Amino acid sequence: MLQIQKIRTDKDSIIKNILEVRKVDVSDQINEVYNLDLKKRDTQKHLDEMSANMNVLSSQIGEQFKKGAIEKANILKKETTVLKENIKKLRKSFEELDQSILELLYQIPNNPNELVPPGKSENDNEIIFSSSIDSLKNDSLLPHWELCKKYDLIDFELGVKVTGAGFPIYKGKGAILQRALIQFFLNEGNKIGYQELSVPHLVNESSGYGTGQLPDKEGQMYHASLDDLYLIPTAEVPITNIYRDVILEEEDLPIKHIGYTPCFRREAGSYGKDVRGLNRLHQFDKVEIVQITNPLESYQTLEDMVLYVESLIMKLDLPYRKLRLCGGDLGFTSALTYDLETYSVGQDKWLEVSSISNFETFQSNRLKLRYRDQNKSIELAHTLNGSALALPRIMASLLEINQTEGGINIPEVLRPYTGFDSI
RNA sequence: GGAGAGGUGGCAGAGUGGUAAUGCAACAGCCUGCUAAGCUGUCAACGAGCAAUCGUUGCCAGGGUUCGAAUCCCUGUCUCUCCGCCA
Repeated sequence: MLQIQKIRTDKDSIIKNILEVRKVDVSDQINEVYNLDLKKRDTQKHLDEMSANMNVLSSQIGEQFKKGAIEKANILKKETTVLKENIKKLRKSFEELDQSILELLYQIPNNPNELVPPGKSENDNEIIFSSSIDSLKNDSLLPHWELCKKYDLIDFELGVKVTGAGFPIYKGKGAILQRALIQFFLNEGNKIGYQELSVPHLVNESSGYGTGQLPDKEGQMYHASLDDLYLIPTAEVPITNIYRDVILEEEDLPIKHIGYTPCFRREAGSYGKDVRGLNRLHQFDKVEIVQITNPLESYQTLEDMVLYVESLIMKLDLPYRKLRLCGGDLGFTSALTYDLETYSVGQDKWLEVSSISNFETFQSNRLKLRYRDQNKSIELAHTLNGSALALPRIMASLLEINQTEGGINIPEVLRPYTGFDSI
């Protein structure tokens, strides 16, 4: 959620930037917020004055009662009745204004960073780097779902029986390879100072609001209605919400966490070849990295995080490309996002395996995640996160590119974790 | 699932109707041969002001009673203890 202070000072440039970059016109919402805010502050001024009066009267009444001057006290009491009524009314309209502003703010997306290329769709994303894939193309290579069947690594039909489409069952070496990847990703993160967390897979409603899944995207989350808990769509939700309503000390920053969790997504509206095999699942595993930083450092941190995730892909020896998302493809809460996509040789297709974003203060404003700087003043921190990495599509790319007549070779770095060299 | 107790500042902890004691910790300033001690101050949100500062709100949340609520009433929620169940 955007900061109201910024809307007070820069509303026109925010409107202009969101329109140019995201191609979305938010002028109505922002102007309304601006006007409601003026009204709200005016209301508060009156309300405060009246309340101050009321406090004075109340304590006078108390004094009179103590003295035993009941007559005088009763006269004062009468004075309060009108005042009380007015305070009640004014408080109500103050709260209504406050609520309206909040609801509008929830609907306004983050203001994109200047690096974000303007654009409407994924076609406008900026390709920053791409491995050369021409020499890899080969029609005789199998897509991963056929490899999974051939070597009995992942059983999609069995998952349908037990749960439904999009809940595959990993078997034997398939399950071991998956576990090896998780272990590898966690260990690499630990090496460069990310503290590992093992977090709940269900979260409460407040956490859903904190990271922005609620109120808009509840359709994307599974909901355990009996206990009113949500299955997490990403580890970002429980990890970031640890810091909801927290004031950190500046020297605590940056905070770096890494966590593995399954992720649950309803993916309502997806269909066709996009959902074939491991391309899109309702439940999948992911290792997530999260950082909370000083605002001055967040963009350097974003670059570091992207480089780190790239290094993981390189260690696995997978062809990949790096994109800077354009305004139209940029997530609602993000100010700047890089996507990393590995190449699926069996499908001749790029698969998104990581999305790394700087949210600036958009999340922390909602979370009330702040820090005390050297002048003791309290400021919003910046939050960032990224996948490092999402498992199924990595698995898909990995199986496809390492297939040979005699089997599937396991990348060198994973062998200590799998205990076998090939499938 | 049943029964009971409870939720107050960074922590501990008092406060049953008159506007949040006290202790500990941390930080800042003062004092000071040194050290220790001592003294003073230090919460958050919002608003007004160039500023010093001032006002309002906040004792789990939401409602109610009252001139006035941490305190009384209602609803919700969370935690703890015992019992039951259980990896």
